[in-house]
Amino acid sequence: MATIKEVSELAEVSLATVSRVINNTAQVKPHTRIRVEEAMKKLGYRPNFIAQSLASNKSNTVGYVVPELHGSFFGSMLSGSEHILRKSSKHLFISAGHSNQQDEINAIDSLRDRRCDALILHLEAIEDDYLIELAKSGVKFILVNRHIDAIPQHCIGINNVHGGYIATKALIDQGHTNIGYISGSLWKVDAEERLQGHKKALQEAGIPFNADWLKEGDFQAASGYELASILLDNHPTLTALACANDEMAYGACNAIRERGLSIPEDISVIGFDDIEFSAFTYPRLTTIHYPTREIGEMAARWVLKNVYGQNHEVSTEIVSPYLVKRDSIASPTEK
Amino acid sequence: MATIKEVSELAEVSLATVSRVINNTAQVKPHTRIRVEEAMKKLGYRPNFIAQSLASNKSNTVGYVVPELHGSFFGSMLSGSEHILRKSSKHLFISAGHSNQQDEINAIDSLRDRRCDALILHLEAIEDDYLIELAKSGVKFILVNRHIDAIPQHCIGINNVHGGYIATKALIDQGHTNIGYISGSLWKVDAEERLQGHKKALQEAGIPFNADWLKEGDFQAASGYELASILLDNHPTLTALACANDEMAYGACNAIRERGLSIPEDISVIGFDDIEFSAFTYPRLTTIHYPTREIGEMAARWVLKNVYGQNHEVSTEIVSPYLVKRDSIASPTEK
DNA sequence: CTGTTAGCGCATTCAC
DNA sequence: GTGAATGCGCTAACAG
Repeated sequence: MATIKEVSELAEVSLATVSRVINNTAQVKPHTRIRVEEAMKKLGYRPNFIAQSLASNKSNTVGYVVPELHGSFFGSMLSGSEHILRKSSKHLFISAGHSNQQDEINAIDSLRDRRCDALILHLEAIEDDYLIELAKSGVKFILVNRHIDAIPQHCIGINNVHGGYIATKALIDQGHTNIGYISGSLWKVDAEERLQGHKKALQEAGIPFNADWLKEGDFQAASGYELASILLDNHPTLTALACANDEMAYGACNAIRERGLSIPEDISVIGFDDIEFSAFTYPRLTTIHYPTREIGEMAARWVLKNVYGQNHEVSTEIVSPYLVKRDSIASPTEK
Repeated sequence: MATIKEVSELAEVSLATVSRVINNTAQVKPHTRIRVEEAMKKLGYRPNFIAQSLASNKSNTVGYVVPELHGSFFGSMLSGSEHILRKSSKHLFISAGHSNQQDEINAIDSLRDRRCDALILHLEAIEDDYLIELAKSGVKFILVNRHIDAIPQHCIGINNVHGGYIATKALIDQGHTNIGYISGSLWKVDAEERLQGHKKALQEAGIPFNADWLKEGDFQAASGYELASILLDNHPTLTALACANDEMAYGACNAIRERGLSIPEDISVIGFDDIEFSAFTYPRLTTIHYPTREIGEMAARWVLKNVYGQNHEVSTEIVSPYLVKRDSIASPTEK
C-alpha cells in the first residue's frame, strides 16, 4: 500500500501538501491539487486510518456495546445507528457485552483503547456508579437502555414502566382479571421496569397482584414456552398472559396451543417490543411497540451532535412505547 | 490516559523494558517486571491500540462485511465468529455492505484502511473477478456465502442447490406435484442456487417446471405475503409452497390463512434457513436448516489458522443443509 | 499557497 | 537483561 510519502514524491510536492488535499484542511492551488490527485490515483493510494488516528488523536469511529450480536432486537438498533453514522462517514465498532459485568467492562475498555471518539452503550450488568465515574472521567458516551438520575444527559430513556403498564391495561380493558405475567430476567432493569408497569396497571384496576401468576423468564422463546406451560397447568383460571417480550410470547403461544387452547378465544396473549416478525405470527401478535431502530438512530444523532459538533435535533427525553393492536387479545370467555 | 513513557519514568526503566513486559516479548528480570507492573497499575495504564497497530503493522482485528446489521440470519453468523475470536483476543470490526456493489467495495476498503489482519466477507453484489483480484493482491479473506472456482481456498461453501433440492423433494415425497415457489432476489447467488435445487427436484420427479408458479421475492416477510397471495388467487390448484427463506414463509402463511385455508391441511409450506423463531411459529415451520452460526465459527477458525497461525481444524468443504421436519407439511388433500 | 519540523504512542533493531 | 535510537504513516503547528 502506497504511503503519503510516495505520493508526495511522485507529485513532486511535500508531505504536507498531500495531507492538505486529503483532508481539505487548507487552500491548495488547483494545479498542484490535480497533480497530487493524479499521483494518488496512479498509486492507488488510500490513507492509513491507523496512522491518521494516531496523529490526529481522533478515530472517526464510535464504539457500540451491545449485549449480543444476534437477535432482532439489537440488530435493528445497530442498524439504525449505522445508517445515520455512515452518512457522516463515521464508522461503528461493535463489541459484545454478553450481559455480564466483566465482559461489559472489557468491551468498554477495548473501545477506549481504540480511541473511539464516542461510545453508545447498551449495558445490562454494569452498575450505575461505574457509569457515573465514567462520565466524570470525561468519556463521551450515551446510554440507550436505562436512565440514571445522576447523569441524565447521558441517557436516552425509554419508558418501560409505561410500556408494561399499557400492556396489562390493554388486557384489563378487555375484561381480563386473571392475568399471568412472564417477566424477563429481573436483574435487568428493563425487565424490572416492565414488571413494575404490570403491577401498576393491576393496582389501578383494583386487581390484587398474585405472585403465583408471575414467572421469571430470560427473554428467550424457550423460557416463554416452559413458563407458560407451568402457568397454564397450575392455574387454569388464567385467561390472559402478558409477556415481557415478543419472543417469550411466541413460546407461550406454543404452550397454549399444545394444550388444545386457542388464542385469543381461550387465552389472550400480549407481547412487548414489536419485533419484525410479530406482524407475521399466527395469530398476529398484539404487542407494545418499542422503537428500537429509532433509538439507535437517536443515539447516533446524539453522538454526531455532542461529539462531532454537528447540528442535529436530539432529545434525550423519555420515549414512550405504544400499543399495537393485532389479533392475540380478546375478551375472556366464561369457563 | 497514561502512556508507556509515563510508566517507564515511574518505574525508572526504559520505554523498551515496559514494552517488553506488555508484550512478553523478551526476558525481563522478575524484580523489574514487578516494578513495571506496579507502575502500570498505579497509572491505570492501558496500551494504545492504535499506536500498537501502527508500530507493529498488525491490528489483531478482523473485518467482517455483512449485508445488513439487522436480521437474525446475519446476527447469528456474526455472533458465531465473535465468540470464537474473542477467545483469542481478536476483535471484530463489522461493516455493512447493504447489498450493493459500491457499499460493499467501500466496506472492504475501509476495513483494509484500518489494517484489519483478515476479512470475512458476506457479499451479495461484488462480482467474482473483483474477488479473484483481491486474492491475487494478497489480501487475506474468506468468503462465507459463495463458492468461486478460481479461489476455492478462500471460500466456505454451502450447498444451496442441495438445500433447495431437499426442500422441494420433501414436498414431492408427500405427494405434492403442484408446488409454487417463492424465490429470493434472483441476482443473489444463494437465491439462484436454491431455485436451481427446486428445479432439479421437480425434474428428477418428472414434474414439469411451471414458470407461472414461480415468483421472485426479496427474502422479506412482506414479499412472501404478497407473492403467496398472488399465487393462491391465480392458481387454486397449488397444494404447496416452497419459500427461499423462513421470513417469506411466514408471510406466505399469513396469506394462506387470510384466505381461510389451513396449513398444512390445505396448503403445505416449507421454508429455508431455520432461523431461531421457526420452531415457535404456528404451525411450527418445516424448513431447511442452514448452519449460520457454525459458518460464522468456521470462518473465524479459518482466520485464526491461516492468518494468525493458530492450530485449528478448518475445512472449506461444502457444508450441506438438512431438512428439519416440523408441522407445516402434509400430504395434499383432494380438492 | 507550500515546505520543514516535530511529534502521536509504541515496537523493534542494535548495542552494552 | 536492559537502554538508546529509529521509524510506522500521518497531522499540525510554524515558517516562509
